[in-house]
Amino acid sequence: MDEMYLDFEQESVLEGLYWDHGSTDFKVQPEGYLLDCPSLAEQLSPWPSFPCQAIFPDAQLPLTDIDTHMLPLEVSADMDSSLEELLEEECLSQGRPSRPTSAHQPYKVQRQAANVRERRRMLSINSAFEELRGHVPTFPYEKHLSKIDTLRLAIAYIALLSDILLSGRHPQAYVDECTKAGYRGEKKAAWNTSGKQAGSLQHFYLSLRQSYY
DNA sequence: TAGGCCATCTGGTCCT
DNA sequence: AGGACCAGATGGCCTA
Repeated sequence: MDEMYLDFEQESVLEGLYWDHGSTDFKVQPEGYLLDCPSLAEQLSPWPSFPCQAIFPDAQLPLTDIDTHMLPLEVSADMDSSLEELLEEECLSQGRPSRPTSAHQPYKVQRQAANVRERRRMLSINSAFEELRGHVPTFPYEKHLSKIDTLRLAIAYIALLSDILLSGRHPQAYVDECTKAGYRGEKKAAWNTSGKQAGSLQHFYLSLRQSYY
């Protein structure tokens, strides 16, 4: 699953967006275009997703079809022009100053670049969550941990490990004893993971035990 | 069908 | 000035 991630550290992603000073059209090179394509986003995420409210709402292209679907870009550029006008009108009608722009970075371009950075940032957060999931013991049959469940379980796991260290006992013996007696840790960690899966303390301990065998 | 989860967009704020 | 970070809004997908 991890192999599906692309390297978003490459600056070329952002360089895909540029402003063509020779015309009034906003240009997007294929690399930049991909980032507004929901199909690519699905490939970046290991889990099923999600809408795309991006600049190209009609762009539902699989990765391999990009080269043969460049025409919609021109249409989208026209649509962006309308959007730009609407945004300006909105500012004027509400008595607000126009959205910030600079000579070389129109608002639209700035906004799209910021969206790309934000997506990249969220991808890095998600990859960190994936890494964290790999360190939290769960049963194989348990379904994919949500982000909140991952955090809660990680807190509980750390609390348990801390208790084991403080006990000075062999981890396996400590876990076995807790499994029999029921855990009464002092850390008051949040064991309940949305009350759905992986929330059972018993399961957690059994899971933990599995890691020792 | 309601609720949970998630990705994305967006504007504001802070930092470099 | 531009990027990072954050939180709110929105809409799609899935499940009970």
